[in-house]
Amino acid sequence: MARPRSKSRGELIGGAMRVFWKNGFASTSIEDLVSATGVGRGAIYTDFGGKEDLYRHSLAAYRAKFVDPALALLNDGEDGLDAIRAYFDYFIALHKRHGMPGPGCFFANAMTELAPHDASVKDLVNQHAQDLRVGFRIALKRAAKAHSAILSAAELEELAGFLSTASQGLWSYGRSIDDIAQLECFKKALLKLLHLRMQS
Amino acid sequence: MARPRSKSRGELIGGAMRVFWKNGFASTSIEDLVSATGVGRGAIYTDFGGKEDLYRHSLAAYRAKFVDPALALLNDGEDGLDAIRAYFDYFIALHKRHGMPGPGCFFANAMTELAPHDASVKDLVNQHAQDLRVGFRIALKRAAKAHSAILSAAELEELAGFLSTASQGLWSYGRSIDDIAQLECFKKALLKLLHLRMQS
DNA sequence: CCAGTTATGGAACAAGCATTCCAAAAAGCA
DNA sequence: TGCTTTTTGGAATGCTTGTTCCATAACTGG
Repeated sequence: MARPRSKSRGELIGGAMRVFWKNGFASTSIEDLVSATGVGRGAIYTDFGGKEDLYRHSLAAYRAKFVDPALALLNDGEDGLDAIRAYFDYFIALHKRHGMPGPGCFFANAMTELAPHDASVKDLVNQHAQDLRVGFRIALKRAAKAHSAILSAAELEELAGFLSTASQGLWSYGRSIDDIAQLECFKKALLKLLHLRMQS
Repeated sequence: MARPRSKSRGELIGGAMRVFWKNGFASTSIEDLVSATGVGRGAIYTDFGGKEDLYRHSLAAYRAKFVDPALALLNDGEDGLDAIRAYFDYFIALHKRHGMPGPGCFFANAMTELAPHDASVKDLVNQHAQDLRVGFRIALKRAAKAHSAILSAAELEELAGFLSTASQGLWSYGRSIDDIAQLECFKKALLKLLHLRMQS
């Protein structure tokens, strides 16, 4: 053994993730990755299969670092509507920290840029969409219980899919607007509608 | 006068629009545009300022050809909820014709790819979002009247913004899924919620 | 302190890119 | 038919890209 890495594999992925997330795949050059991570050009090819492979690892890292905590919020607390509110607050806070226009959701970005042309990215993106759908379904179920509302399994699934898709639109939207209040407005409108559904 | 164009300026923009819409800006090369439109390499630089300028013209052409008819649907009919349903049916039919995964919405794609880095694209995208918001607001107002529901101006605006953002999520989603039924499912869930709001 | 091993990062490479240029072709006009 | 005007599309340009290579540097085990 000799010459340990100056930057660990995790640091490389983490740095790459931030650049890919913000700028997308095609607009990010190897040079951008090198200067953003401080890692050597060679490491991208000795540790990974190249640019595409690093991108896929970045998506996985994003899920672990940002999505999983958000999904955990959906499972927390007694009233599912509060959990859903917490989920949106989590990502809105992320955008507030970053400054607007924000980075959006890495998966939503991949959905528009790469999923139509890269099968493995498409699978990762659809897996994320399903994870989100499951999270919302569980939260909605708790919400129905807390508000004594009657929701069939089919209605639950339908509503969960709706929430998953609509929230992707919110994060896309966050990439082009300057005012974070519009994100809050979306959250408010959505929760009003859900509250109404739970009371009917 | 001599040598009329083999392809008109409109044909050039129309062909370019389809390629940019499907593949995005960075992944579309001049060669792709040339082979897709059948137009000469030079025409892109004599008739337009280059690739970026042609992209902006493509966005405008997309609005004229696909968005304006959809916005007209939002203004049509007595019950605004039917108009909103017609709007979604219009774009779902577009995806059905194209085959899944679909092309999504050109503006939604531009929102994630270019808006954060190109100010003029950002303006075009935000203008589109506002057009959509206005369209939904007008439809919602008619819906409230038809269902004798009471909605304040603020609530109307809030709901219109929500619809505009959520629908962008739907078209993004259309780029990564194989089953068109999920688009229908979203529409169904959304209209159920709106119907509920109009009855309260 | 030396030998062995492995990461390093600048140079090199071929391919692809957007853009420019221009000789030739094609059409209108007289 | 000839002259002018304008488009045309291939060649050329200079730059950037993703990827490979390798002499060097740096660390470890003995």
